[in-house]
Amino acid sequence: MTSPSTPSRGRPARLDRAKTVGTALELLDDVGLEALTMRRLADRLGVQAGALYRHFTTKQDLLTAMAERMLGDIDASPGAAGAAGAADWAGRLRALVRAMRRALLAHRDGARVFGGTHSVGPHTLAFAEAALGVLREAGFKDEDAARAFMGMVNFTLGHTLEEQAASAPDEGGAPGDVGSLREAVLAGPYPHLAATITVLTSADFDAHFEFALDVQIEGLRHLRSGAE
Amino acid sequence: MTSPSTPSRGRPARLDRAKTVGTALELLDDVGLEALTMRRLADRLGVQAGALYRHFTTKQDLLTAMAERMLGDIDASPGAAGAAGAADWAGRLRALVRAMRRALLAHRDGARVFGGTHSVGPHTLAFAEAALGVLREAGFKDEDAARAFMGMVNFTLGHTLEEQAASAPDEGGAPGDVGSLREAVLAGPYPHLAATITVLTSADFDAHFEFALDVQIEGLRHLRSGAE
DNA sequence: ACCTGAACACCGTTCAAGT
DNA sequence: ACCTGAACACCGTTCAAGT
Repeated sequence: MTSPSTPSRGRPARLDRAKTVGTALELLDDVGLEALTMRRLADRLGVQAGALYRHFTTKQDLLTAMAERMLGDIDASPGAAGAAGAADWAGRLRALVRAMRRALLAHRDGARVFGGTHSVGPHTLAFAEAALGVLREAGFKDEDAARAFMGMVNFTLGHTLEEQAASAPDEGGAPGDVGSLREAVLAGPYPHLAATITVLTSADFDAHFEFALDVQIEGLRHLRSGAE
Repeated sequence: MTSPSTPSRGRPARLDRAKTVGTALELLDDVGLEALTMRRLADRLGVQAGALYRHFTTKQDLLTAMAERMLGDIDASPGAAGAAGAADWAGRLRALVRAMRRALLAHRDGARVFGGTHSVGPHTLAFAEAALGVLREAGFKDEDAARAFMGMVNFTLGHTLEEQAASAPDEGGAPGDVGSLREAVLAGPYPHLAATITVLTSADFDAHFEFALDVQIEGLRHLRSGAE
């Protein structure tokens, strides 16, 4: 009665993809992407490094599964917009893009993991489907909906990459990058940089993100009204 | 008469930062970021790997110098906008952002190198200064100018990262990613993805980039007129 | 079927020693 | 002052052999 796809006979099997991906995300949060090695992951799972290759063909395959799992934090169900539930297209798109950023921020180096992979798993596809649905139902033609979606995702990736790079531990406090940038700006002929350096080096990434999100939503609104 | 900062006595010195960065960019174009190792670079320079550490404290330091050099391709001089020379703020901003994309596309994995580093060198600062100057002189207040600039850079980084990932060699033709995405989309309940999959997997990155650039410029225009 | 042990072909970085 | 030679402490991946 036991089909070959439900083995269950033999030993319990100490490893499976789901458990391995979960442990890998914990390890990522603890040590960062640079130190996430197959050997260290195997250690945590009480196994030899080679054993991982029975479940993932390469490390890249594991990273893709991790990215896919991260996107599972996004609630892409139709009703999940703002507090109300039935927001307009702009509100619903905003909610989805914010959820993507949150999903990447939820794990150390999350944006780098996401950016280095291309999952075609259900969480990734459900997110794209939801965003494209909002845009198409708002009246954007297919081509514009697709490009608006890509633009939003690419911006969110770039932003979150920079956000996580800026708040990387590196050493102790928080200087390093910010300090040497400030120094270089003030030492050279950069009046516009000097006038804005406080904002540029501010850690208020929420405000930076929301500004650019507003700009893009407003730009899309303009494009949509022009087409009607 | 020979000051300590101009040695010149002793041996010719086979290595210097400028030459090393140039060779590193050539190697990058030939083999890609994954295969750009200190040992291979040393080989090309006819030297042992350890010798590189007299000129760069770490590999990260070398990558930062490479990113800085790449941005040198951007002409950030005031007159360098469109064909005319004296375009409006939107045209000048467009020209600068396009030039940034071109600079990253000019080298294999250019976006990944740029995204993984934070140069405070003259080319990087001159580019930021030019873009911020355009925005501030257009009447954007400092905070908005800074955030608009960051938004543009983050989008361009994200876009170019995806563009270079999509056109990566990997193996032979061009399938792999696109094929399995198409398969997964058509196999599942994704009507909106199915309707847009042709655009989403299209290799017309110029069009994708220009669309998102238009959206952002239009959004900025709206924000600016609202403030006056 | 699943994992171990051990190897292969590499890495970035350091540093005494040479010239 | 600048580079070599050699090492240290790792990597991802493969694969015969065990159970």
